[in-house]
Amino acid sequence: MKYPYTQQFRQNLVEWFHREQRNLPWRHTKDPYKIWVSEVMLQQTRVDTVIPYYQRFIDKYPTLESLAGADEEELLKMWEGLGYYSRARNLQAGVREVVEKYGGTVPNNRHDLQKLKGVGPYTAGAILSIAYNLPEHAVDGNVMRVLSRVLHITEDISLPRTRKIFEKAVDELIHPDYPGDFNQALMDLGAMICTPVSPKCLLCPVREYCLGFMEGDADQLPIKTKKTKSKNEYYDVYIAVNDGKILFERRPSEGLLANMWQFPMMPKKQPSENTWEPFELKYNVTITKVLEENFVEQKHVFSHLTWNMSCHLIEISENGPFPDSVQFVTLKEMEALPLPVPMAKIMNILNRYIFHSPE
DNA sequence: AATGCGGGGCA
DNA sequence: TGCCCAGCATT
Repeated sequence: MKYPYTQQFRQNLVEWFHREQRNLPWRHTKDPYKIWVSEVMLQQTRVDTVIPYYQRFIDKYPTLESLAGADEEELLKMWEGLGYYSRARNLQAGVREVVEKYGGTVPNNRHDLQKLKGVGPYTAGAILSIAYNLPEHAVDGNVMRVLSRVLHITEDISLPRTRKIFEKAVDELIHPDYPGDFNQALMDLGAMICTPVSPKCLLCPVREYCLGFMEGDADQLPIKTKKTKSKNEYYDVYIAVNDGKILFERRPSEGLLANMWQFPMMPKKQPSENTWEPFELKYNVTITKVLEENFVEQKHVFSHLTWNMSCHLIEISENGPFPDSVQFVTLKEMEALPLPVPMAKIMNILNRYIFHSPE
């Protein structure tokens, strides 16, 4: 059966949005570049988290060209703490492509946009509808939740193919006069009213057009089956000092936390495994003094794995050349390097209890 | 289709 | 603790 409330739904939704929309920094511009930046930052990331990052990022890289010319390590530093760091590199690659191939003008069609690095179906639709006011779908988890309830769609949203059902639904529902506002209204509704748990149906502006509310099972939707499995990993982390400098290494250019910096880490199969000698061999150093053995056990949870880190403060001497990507840095130099959060946590502990201790 | 990829907020 | 969040690239 065809959804019978298309006209009322889109009109009430957009009117509600015009009254109640959130005041967000990227809503004061129609610059496709800035919309693009905001949408990439918002991938799998909460609005409140993104806001300060977006402000600083646009201050530093106000134009497409300025980002295209940015130093990659500096760029990663701007992204530090935001997560999914390949987004930053892909964004810059995409921006460079726009400068070279499109003369600095962000494409205004889905075909060209989706060929840009880091731009998928959602981000392309968001840019097209918000910056260019084109009637294009922008389906993310938020939209799937809202529309699964409004249209009572019971397909499993953890299956990739299900997204197409929602794209088709948006194609029919989208407000032809206010496509950008319509898409953003779905987001705001999902964030403020149609929340994952305890949706506030009694405050909802489109309650009377919501099939899920009529059925009384809106809060049971969407259907999502896939579970996340996580595994434990164990490491010894060595804060190795020599003459006021600290041994540091850059992670590989691909994979987890690519190109970010860290204290040397030795993986362990078992928490009890001893890695002191393998550490000396791998880094070409000799441990001359153990200052604090296991001064903290630091745990860090990623979405797909957990790091369990035993941290040791030691003094070392250098025997031969370091492996590539390993070097001594001063505390000052370290501040300019992009650190993943687990390393920043350890750094904070060091600053509070070791380096700045009154003794 | 399945998996890898961060980090924080929340019940 | 487990789930969720303005997803995308890779295989």
